[in-house]
This record gives sequence, C-alpha cells and structure tokens, in this order.
Amino acid sequence: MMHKLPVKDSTSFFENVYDVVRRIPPGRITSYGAISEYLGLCKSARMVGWAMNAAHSAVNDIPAHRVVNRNGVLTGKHHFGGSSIMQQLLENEGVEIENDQVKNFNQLFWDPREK
DNA sequence: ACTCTGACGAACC
DNA sequence: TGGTTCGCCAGAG
Repeated sequence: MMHKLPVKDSTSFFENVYDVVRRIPPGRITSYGAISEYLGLCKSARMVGWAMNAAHSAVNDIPAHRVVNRNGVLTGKHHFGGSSIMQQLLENEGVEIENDQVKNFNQLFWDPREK
C-alpha cells in the first residue's frame, strides 16, 4: 500500500535541520546559511531558523545555541527564554563570546559536510 | 485564497 | 559603511 506518505516523514525539512544541528559537536558552531546550503535550501536560510523556532517547542535535544548567523552573531538568543542563556550555553562549552558575537568564529565553525 | 511574518543572507543604493 | 530591499518558502491567522 502506502499510496500516501505519512503526515511527517524524514524528508521533512524540519527533520533534516534537526538532524544536522544535533550533529554539531560541543564547542563548535555553524550558521543557518551553512545548514540551508547543506540541505539544498541554499537561499532559504530563513527556513532553517524558522525550523529551529519550531524545534524550541519540541522536546528534542537540539543544541540550537550552536547555530548562529553568518557573522557569528547570536541572533537567536532571545528565543532561549533569556537575553543571555544562549551565550552562557556556548561559554559553558568553551566558546568565547564578545558583544553577542562568537570570537574565532571562523575557527570554531563546523561545516555540516565535515562528518 | 490571501496576507503577513521570520533565529537569514546577499544585493543594492 | 550602513541602512534598505529582495529572494526564499512554509506556517499561521
């Protein structure tokens, strides 16, 4: 049978985003754009951030704090229930942050294609 | 069916 | 250098 696909299947871009984010190693960070590019949504980085917002509601252990924008700025920090929660989560992993921006962004950047 | 909204990013002025 | 506009497209109202 299976004439129809399940309501939500693994091809859902939500799942794809979550899967990538979950693979971000602690102490590393990546960008919305990198994820969207990796998923073939290259010009739809907004969708990634939007999926993350949905993930926030979900119970999943999604390290959303490891996803920042292309400049390494913690643009999503206000979605963690506090103004500095995201920053503290990152600092707790050894990521240095200054003025809401990740220091050594280029060095800590994790490319989804790495592994 | 339509309009508005976005945790982005790049182009444009 | 920096603010504005546009593209992207799925959800919500």
